[in-house]
Amino acid sequence: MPTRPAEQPPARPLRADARRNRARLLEVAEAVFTARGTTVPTEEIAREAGVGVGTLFRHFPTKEALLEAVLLSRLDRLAEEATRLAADETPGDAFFAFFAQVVDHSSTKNAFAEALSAAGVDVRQATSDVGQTLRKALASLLADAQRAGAVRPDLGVPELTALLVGTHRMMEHLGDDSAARERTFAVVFDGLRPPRASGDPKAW
Amino acid sequence: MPTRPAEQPPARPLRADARRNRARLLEVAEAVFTARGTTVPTEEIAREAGVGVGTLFRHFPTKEALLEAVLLSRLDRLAEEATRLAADETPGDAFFAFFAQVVDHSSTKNAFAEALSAAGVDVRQATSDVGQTLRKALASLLADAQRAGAVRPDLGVPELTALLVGTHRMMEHLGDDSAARERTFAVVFDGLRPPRASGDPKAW
DNA sequence: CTAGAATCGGACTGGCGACTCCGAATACAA
DNA sequence: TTGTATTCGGAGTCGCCAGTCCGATTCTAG
Repeated sequence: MPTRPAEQPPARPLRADARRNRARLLEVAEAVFTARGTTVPTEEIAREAGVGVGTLFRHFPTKEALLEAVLLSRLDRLAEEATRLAADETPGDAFFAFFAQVVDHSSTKNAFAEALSAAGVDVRQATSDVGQTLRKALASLLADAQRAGAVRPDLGVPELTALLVGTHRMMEHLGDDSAARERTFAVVFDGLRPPRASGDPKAW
Repeated sequence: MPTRPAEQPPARPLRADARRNRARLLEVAEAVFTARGTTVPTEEIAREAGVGVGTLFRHFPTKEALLEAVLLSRLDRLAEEATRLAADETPGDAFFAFFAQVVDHSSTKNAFAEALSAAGVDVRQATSDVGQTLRKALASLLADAQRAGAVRPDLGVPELTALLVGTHRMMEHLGDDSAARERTFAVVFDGLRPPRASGDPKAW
C-alpha cells in the first residue's frame, strides 16, 4: 500500500547545527546520567547542553529514547575496545584487561539497563544491532582465552555478561577502597581461571 | 530544656488494629516492592493491604521510610539466618550455604539499597542498628570459615558484602537459566576458596 | 543576498504520585 | 455500655516532570 515502507530515514542529511546539537546532547546526557543517575529531569540535560527542551525532544522523542541512545553508544565503544584488545594482546591478557576495564568504568551502565527495562523496553531487542556486535566480540574474546587455557572452559557469553555486570556492581559497592577492590577482583579473576586439574601448566 | 529528649517512643503500646495494620503493610510492601520494583505508587501498597493511604502514611511518614523499614526487616532476617547456620553447620558449609541463600533470594534487595541512597538516605546510618548485628554475624561466619581453611584469608566483611550484592545481581541478570546460574556461581565460589599453595589439603 | 525550509527555545499542558486533613469508625478502659 | 483517645479512610492538594506547540531564529540552496 504505502509507496514507502514508512520506516526509511529519508536520507535527508540533517542540518549542520542539528547534527552538532544531537552529538552534544548525547555527550552531555551520558555524563549527567552517569554522574547523577537516570532520574535527573530531562530539562537538566537540555540546559547543561545549552539547548532548549524542545530541541532535545525533537532529537530524542522520549527520555527513554535518549537513555537508549546513550546506552547503545556505550555498548558500541565497548565492542570496539574488545576488538582492539583482541588484536593487540595475548588472548589471556586481552580477556582480563577487557574485563577489568568494563568493570572499572566508574559508573552506571547497570542503572541504564535497569531504567530501560523498567520502562518496559525490550533491552535485548533494542540492543540487538550493536548488541549483536558486542556479543560477537565477547564471544571471540572469551573463546580465544579459553583456547589459550586462561579461562575455564565451561563459560559462555551469558555467564560472562552476568559476571561483568555483577562485578561492576561489586566495585560500585566498594567505592574508593582500592585495596578492597583489588581483593574482590582477585576472587572473581581466580574463579575465572580454569580449575587446576588436568595437566597444562601454562603461565596462567 | 525539654522534659523529655523528644525522641522517646512514649511506650504507648499501639492499639491492636494499628499493630495489625502496620505488620500487614510491611508484609505487603515487601512482596509488592520485590515483585514490581520500588517505583510502585504508594497507594498500590495501601490498596493491596486493604488500607487507606492515610493509614499507610501514619505508620510510615514517607515512602522512603517504608522502604527503609522493609529493608531493615530483611537485614534482620538475614542476620538471624547467618547465626542459625553458624550454629548448625560446619564453618565452610555454613558460609557457603549462607552465601547461596542470600544471593538466591529471588529479588531486589539491591534495588532497595539503591532507592534509598538515591533518595539521599545515609544507608550506613539507617542500617546501623540492624546493620551492626548483621555485620557481626557476617564477620564471625567469615572468620570461622577462614579459620577452617574454607575461604581465602584475605577477605573482610566489606569485600564479602560486595561479593554478595554483586553475585546477587549476576543471578538477577541470568534469570531462570539454572545451568548458567550454577556455572556462574561456581566462578565466584571457586574464587572464594583459598588459592592452592601452602599445604593444607582439606576436604575443601 | 534572499527565500523558505529546517531547527530552535521555552512557556505551557496534562497527568501522576507523594503526602495532608478531618469527619467517620473503632478499640478499650471504666 | 459509654465516653473518649486513637486510628482509619480516601478525597483533595501541591509540586514535579515528560512531552507539546508555535513564533523566532538560523541555515543553505540558488
